[in-house]
Amino acid sequence: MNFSKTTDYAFRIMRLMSQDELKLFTVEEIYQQIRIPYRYLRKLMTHLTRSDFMESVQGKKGGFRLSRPSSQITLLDILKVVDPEYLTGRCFFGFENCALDTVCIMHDQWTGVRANVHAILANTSLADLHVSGDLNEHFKQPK
Amino acid sequence: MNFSKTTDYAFRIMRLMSQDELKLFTVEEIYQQIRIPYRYLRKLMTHLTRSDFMESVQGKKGGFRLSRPSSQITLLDILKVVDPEYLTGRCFFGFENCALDTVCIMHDQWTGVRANVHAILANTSLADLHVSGDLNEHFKQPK
DNA sequence: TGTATATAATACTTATAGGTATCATTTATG
DNA sequence: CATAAATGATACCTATAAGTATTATATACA
Repeated sequence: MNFSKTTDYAFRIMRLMSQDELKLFTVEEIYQQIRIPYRYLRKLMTHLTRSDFMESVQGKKGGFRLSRPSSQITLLDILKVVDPEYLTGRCFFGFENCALDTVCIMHDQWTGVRANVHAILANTSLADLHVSGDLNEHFKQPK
Repeated sequence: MNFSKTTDYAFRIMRLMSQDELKLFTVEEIYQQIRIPYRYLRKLMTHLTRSDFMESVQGKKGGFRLSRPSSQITLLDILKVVDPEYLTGRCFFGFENCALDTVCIMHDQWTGVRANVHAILANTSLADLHVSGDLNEHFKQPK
């Protein structure tokens, strides 16, 4: 149900970077904002570079930046890079033949849940995550 | 999104046992029907006994049986025993303070998904899994 | 052109879920 | 009461996600 730690990390990194979508971020800067274990963060950043939404600049004055506007990067794009198996259509009971020739009794309900999650992720861009403009723009007020 | 292997195993075991809800099953019998690794199955069976819906009888002629009617055992009951963390209300981004004083922008949508999953699991009893009476009673016909 | 500062690559370590092996305990029955 | 047939407990092994360490490479600029 919950995402992997790495997926949470990736969402938080991307959300931060989308606050200033043209800026070149160093790992150090990101680390200051999001306290992900430093060396793991570095590895994750280079991993995210193997996507079509993040690019890196090497050498002194180098860093990472988004390769397209944050409105054109969805949470689904990110998930696909860090945990491509997450939405894989496994049978509710793990039956091998469920989706093939017969369909288990939970199939439709479970497919519905998965479609719902898929839609939420596909329809939420990084730009959608901060609609107001304040410092804690990803937060709404307490209930 | 998907359940752990162990959860899938548990669902399949319980579904099988609910086909004959008074019968005492040996591990060997269950193994013949569901090809879960034998020794792991044994460990899982004794683990399931630490619930209020499964009991064991030791010694020769021993085995496992349900401790109440299958209509009174839900998938949620089973999940709580094998993966109690699955539905834990973690923040979408993994923010520590999300649910406490402020609420992240994905909070409501994610809570909705979780509530949906919770409802499906809580409203599906083992009896619901086989409404028809044939051998493959957990299967519907091909689409 | 040397050095400082950045990312890239790779290998190693740790924590945990899944899986295996062995021995102990319980109980029906000849 | 000995034995066979079942579960119970415990320790160990393995695969993978998470995290750490080290070395290589690229580049700005004094």
